[in-house]
Amino acid sequence: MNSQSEEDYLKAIYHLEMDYDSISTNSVADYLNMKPSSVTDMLKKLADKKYINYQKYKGSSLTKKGKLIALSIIRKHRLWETFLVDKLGFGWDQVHLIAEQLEHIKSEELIENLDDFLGNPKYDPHGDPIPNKEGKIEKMNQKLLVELKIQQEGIITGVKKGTASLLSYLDKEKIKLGDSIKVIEVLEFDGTFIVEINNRKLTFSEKICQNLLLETYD
Amino acid sequence: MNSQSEEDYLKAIYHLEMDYDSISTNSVADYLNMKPSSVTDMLKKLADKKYINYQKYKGSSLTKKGKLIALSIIRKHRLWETFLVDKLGFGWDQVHLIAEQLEHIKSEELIENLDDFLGNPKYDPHGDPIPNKEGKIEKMNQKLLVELKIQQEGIITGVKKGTASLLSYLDKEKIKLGDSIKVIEVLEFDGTFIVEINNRKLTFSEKICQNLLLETYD
DNA sequence: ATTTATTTTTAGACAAGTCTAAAAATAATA
DNA sequence: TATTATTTTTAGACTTGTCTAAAAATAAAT
Ligand SMILES: [Mn+2]
Ligand SMILES: [Mn+2]
Ligand SMILES: [Mn+2]
Ligand SMILES: [Mn+2]
Repeated sequence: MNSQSEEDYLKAIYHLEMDYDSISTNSVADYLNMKPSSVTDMLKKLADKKYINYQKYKGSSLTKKGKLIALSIIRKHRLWETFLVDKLGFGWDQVHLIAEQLEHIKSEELIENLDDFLGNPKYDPHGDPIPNKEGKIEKMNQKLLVELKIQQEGIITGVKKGTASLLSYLDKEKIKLGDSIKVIEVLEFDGTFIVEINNRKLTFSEKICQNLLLETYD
Repeated sequence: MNSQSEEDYLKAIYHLEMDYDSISTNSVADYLNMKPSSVTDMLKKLADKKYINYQKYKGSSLTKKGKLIALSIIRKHRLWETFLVDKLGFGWDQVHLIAEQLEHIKSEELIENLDDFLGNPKYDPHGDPIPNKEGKIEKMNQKLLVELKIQQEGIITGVKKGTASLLSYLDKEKIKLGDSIKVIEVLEFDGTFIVEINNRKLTFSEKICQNLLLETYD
C-alpha cells in the first residue's frame, strides 16, 4: 500500500515527464512546494520500491510500475472531479483541491462503480482525458491557441496551469469546454487573435491565446 | 485542522459515550485496536485542544466542542455511506471501510452539496440517523426486538454491532430497513418470536431477536 | 582551466503517531 | 487491612515525512 505522499510524488513526476525529458530533483520540489532535501529522501524510497529510476545527481524517470500507479491516481482524480462538477454542481475551478484528497481513497470497487455511475466519461471537467482501468490514456494532440494558423480550427480542451482566472472569464463569455474555435485573423501589431466561436466573432489578447489549450484535427 | 487520527478518536469516544457513562482509556484502545499507551498520548492532546475532559486515571468525556466535531465526522460518514449504497450500488455491508476513509475529506461545501444531491436523507443505509449541519441528531427510541411485548410494533432500523451476517439473512428474506414489524406471539419454551412483516408471518429465533434493532412508537 | 554559482545530497533535527517494557495508581481479593 | 491483580501512565524507541544547514557534485562563467 502506498502512502498519500508517495502517490503525490509519482503523480508529480508523471506530469513533469509530459513537459520535460529528464526530471530534476529541484523541479519536483518546485512542483510540490517542498524542499529539495525532502524530495531526495522520497526519490530514494520510490527507487527502492522500483517505482522510479533514480541516479544520484542525474535525475529520475518513472518505471512501468510507477507510471501505472501515477495513472491510477490521475484516473481517480479526474473521475472525482467529474463527479463534483456533473453531480454535485461545483464549478470546474473549484474541484481541484477536493479531488487532490479524494484521489487517495483506497478501493478498487469504489472507483469502478463511480466510473459507471458517471457514464464512463472520457474527459474530466478541464478537458483532460481520463485513463482507463488498465492505465491507457488518450494522447491529446493539444496545442495552444497562439500556435494555430489562420483558418485553423480546434476544440477547447482546457487552460494552462496557474490560469484559473481564465476559466471564469470563459464562463462569463458562455464559452465551454468542447466548443469549437476557428482563427479568423491575427493582428500583427499586438498579436491579438480574432476568432469565431459558436458563430460569434471574438477578440482574444495574446495572453489569452498563450494559455488556452485546444485539440486540433491534424 | 484536525488530523485523521484525532477525528477517529473523537468519534470513538462519542460512540462509547452512547453505551457507557465514563470512558476508560482501555475501552478506547479496544475500540480502535490500539495500545492503551498510545491512547493516553492522544487523550492528552485532545484535552489540550479542549475537545475532551480528561483526568489522569479517572476517564474522559467529550466537551461540547469535541462532541460537535465527532458529530460532523459521523454526519460525513453516514452521508457517504448513503451515497455508496443509493448511488453506486454497494450493499450496506460493504460501505463501512470506504466511508471510514471518506469521512476525513476536508470540505464544508462538498458535504453540503452531497447532502442535497442525496435528497437530504435522514437515515443512513444501516438505519442510523444522520446529524444535521449544526450537529443535531435524532435520538432514536431504539429497542431490540427481544424487548418488545406481544402486539407491539416497530420499524426495523438496523442490527447490533458484529452481526453483519444477520444483514445477509434479512436480505435473503426480502426484509429491508424501514419495514414494519409486529410481535404476534412469543414461545415461552425457547424464546422464539412469531412476527408479522409485510403481511407475512415469520419465525425468529431468540438470537435474531437479540440483535435486531427497531424504532418503536412510544 | 580556475573560479564561481547552482544543484543535489548528506547530516542532523523535529513533529506526529504508534509501539514495548516498566513504573505508578487504582481496584479487587483474601 | 494487606496483598494481589488490573488499569493507566511514563519512559524510551521507531517510522514517516518534513525541515535547515552544511558538504559535495555538477554546471556556468571568467
Ligand atoms: Mn493528492
Ligand atoms: Mn482536472
Ligand atoms: Mn475514519
Ligand atoms: Mn452506518
